[in-house]
Amino acid sequence: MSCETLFARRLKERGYRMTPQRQAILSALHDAAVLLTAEEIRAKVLPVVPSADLSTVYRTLGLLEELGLVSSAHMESGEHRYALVGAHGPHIHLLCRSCGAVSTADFSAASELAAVLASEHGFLVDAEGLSVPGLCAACQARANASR
Amino acid sequence: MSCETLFARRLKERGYRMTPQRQAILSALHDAAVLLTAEEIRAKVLPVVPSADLSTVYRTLGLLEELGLVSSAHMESGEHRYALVGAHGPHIHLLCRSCGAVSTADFSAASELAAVLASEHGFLVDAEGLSVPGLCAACQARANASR
DNA sequence: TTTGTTGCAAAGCTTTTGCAGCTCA
DNA sequence: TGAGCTGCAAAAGCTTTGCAACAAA
Repeated sequence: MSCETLFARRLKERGYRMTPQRQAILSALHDAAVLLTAEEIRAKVLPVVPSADLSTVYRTLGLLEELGLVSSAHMESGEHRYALVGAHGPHIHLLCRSCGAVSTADFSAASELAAVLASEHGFLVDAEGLSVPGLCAACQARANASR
Repeated sequence: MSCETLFARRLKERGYRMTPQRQAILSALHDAAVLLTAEEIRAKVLPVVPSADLSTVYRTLGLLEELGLVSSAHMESGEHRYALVGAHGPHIHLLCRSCGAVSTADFSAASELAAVLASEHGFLVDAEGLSVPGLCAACQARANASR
């Protein structure tokens, strides 16, 4: 099932409506290879719905999160980035503190972490919320080269 | 060596100065069992330095981060929380999305995650920046009880 | 038609910055 | 004494909210 269909169905179940704005936002998220900020999403939506407002983007993102369709990552810089969930299975986000790039890794990489935290701290890790700060391969190479 | 002494030495090495405000901020962080927001730090500093301004707190936190003495966690809500590093060794932060509580766990819990990300993605994880979202034991119990 | 949704504008928050006076070393 | 620090006030971002008009079902 496509994301649009799934979204439309979940909306309907709750008495919400599908609109061109929501379709465009969903589509922008679906096409993105990386996590997007609200502003970036608006930029992708504008060609489709020229009047689209940032507040609509935020409201839709909130709705999508509530429906469990998007996850958000909170960067060091304080900005928030959003990505669709589900389509690609649970994953974690790798945030490069140097270049700001966001990549993803399979959640299984964190399975031992989750197990340790559960057994030692009774803490239940959110599969879809984990963001790991660090340095990406490219920035490490750059740092070494300039040394 | 106490945190104050270490801080004073690092400041001096860089040509910075120790002030009552900085001592009070460091002391507030040192006494705290959990991570604090800038506003919370200011509240703890006010009795000691009544004129202390939030901007001073932010500037000092920035300095402390630069010197590697504090780490910050960025919460779901967008607020930033700070804690001293070093005294307790590298650790990761566990953020409860329900009650907002922040606890810490030894960094070794994430060592396998770091190893996997390094070997499979060439990604170098920041030891002191990892924040794990999820549900704390108390909130899980509460959720089960009300079910 | 009804009720949810949108765009606009304004407000809210946390964090940052400019500056003149103050103070630590 | 002088470079660094502080408090104050204003600015800057990002995000949220109120409201009247609009549109999906």
